[in-house]
Amino acid sequence: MYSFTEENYLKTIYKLSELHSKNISTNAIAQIIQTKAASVTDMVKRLSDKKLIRYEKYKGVSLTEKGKKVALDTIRKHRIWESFLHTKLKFGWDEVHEIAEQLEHIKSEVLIDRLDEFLGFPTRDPHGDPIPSKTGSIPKNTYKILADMMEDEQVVMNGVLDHSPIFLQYLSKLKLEIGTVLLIIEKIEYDNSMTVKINGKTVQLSNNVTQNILVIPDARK
Amino acid sequence: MYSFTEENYLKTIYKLSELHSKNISTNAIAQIIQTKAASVTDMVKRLSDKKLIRYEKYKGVSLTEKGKKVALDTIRKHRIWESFLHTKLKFGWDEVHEIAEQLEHIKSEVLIDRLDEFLGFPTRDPHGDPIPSKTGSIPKNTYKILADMMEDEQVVMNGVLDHSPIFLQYLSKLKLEIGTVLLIIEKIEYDNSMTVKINGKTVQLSNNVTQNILVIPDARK
DNA sequence: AAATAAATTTAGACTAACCTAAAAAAATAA
DNA sequence: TTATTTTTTTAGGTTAGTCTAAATTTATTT
Ligand SMILES: [Mn+2]
Ligand SMILES: [Mn+2]
Ligand SMILES: [Mn+2]
Ligand SMILES: [Mn+2]
Repeated sequence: MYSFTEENYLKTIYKLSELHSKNISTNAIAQIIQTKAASVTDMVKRLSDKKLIRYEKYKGVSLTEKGKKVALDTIRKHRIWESFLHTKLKFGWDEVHEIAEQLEHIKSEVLIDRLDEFLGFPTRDPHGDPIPSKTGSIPKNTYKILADMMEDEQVVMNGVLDHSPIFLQYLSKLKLEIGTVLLIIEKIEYDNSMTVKINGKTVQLSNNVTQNILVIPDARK
Repeated sequence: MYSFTEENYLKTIYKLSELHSKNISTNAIAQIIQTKAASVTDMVKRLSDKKLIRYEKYKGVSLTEKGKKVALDTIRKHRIWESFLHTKLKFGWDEVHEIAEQLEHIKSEVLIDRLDEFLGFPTRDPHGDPIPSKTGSIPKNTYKILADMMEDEQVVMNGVLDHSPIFLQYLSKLKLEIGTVLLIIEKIEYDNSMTVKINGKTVQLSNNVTQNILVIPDARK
């Protein structure tokens, strides 16, 4: 139906829309797709012809319902494949994304449904991101950013904002993963770093790190 | 490394080489790839430039060692994915090929190794075809064609020559699958059809069918 | 051996997706 | 409100892979 490239553009526009709410600029897309602005202009014209996005010269783009469906479908596939790679093939959460970038473009509706069933209908991928349903509904994240939590609060890690392998590997080294319980010991005003306790061990997290960790208050506390 | 299309050409040339032993003709490739002879000529020039095949104008092509390695690697991936789809996701043997045609082009060496391990290192795919090893070695099939067997012989089905869904579905309907034991009751000279017993049930198989079934003599007999 | 048919290659075009360089529009600063 | 900078678009090319139609080579008949 849609090409590898088209799906990547739509997915990118969807993800940018989640953050910005405004129309998405040519440059923003170019940066993520790792291409030139001129190429993006080319492509958005074609996507617009196919009624997948709305495009007005110099005004950026937004997804139509049709385009949003394709984007969510691609994200669904991506996250289900990531779950498969992680839970069945034992890939680390820092390794799954790159392979899933390829697998998400396999064309077969029944395949992804069977895989979903094989995995027991997971609701979140290895990074804590929600998996869109077949019909394209996706739970809104109500997570908080670790940096915004108060001293003495106990929280559970539930996701990350930065998905880069280097960041994920760093978290693994600290034994910080989805489900890990954190107790906030101290917030250092000077550099906005944070002292937290993880499994009884005290570690210092820079602001850069705490800004990229999503948490929920710990129910057990 | 190599494109989707390049891998498909190499795989096709490999499979034709298995049958013909001679150089492979432009037309033969065109027919399988479902493209025009002119396009094949174009492509074989490029594959030749990359030292993946030997090509002489009007004389057909043959694989170099380098090309053979790529072909076998692609076939390995195809058959491992087919095994996964069949044994884990419960797809029928008539359904796996089409999806594997896409999955075989996923680029990741570690992925296919992990999948292989996850499946317990299968040696044959759902159609009875041998899975090439990582190093590209592949057992030579010593199977016989059912049509060539004698009356009163008992054999075990071990593969098919025709992989089309319609043929595979017909075999499934007859409860004929890999491992099924067949007793040859009678060979009809008139139309070369065959009366066989499958699980105690007597069925009539046309020459068209028996020419496409691979068997080995039953050890139990 | 010449004539005819079939297979293969060449020539010239097309599309998707990309590029660079230049032009035009929008945003920002003076 | 000009002037300058940044963003976006246009113009013109490139590459992989495809096509049709015509030319050429090889194979098969007569
Ligand atoms: Mn990912
Ligand atoms: Mn993810
Ligand atoms: Mn197959
Ligand atoms: Mn097979």
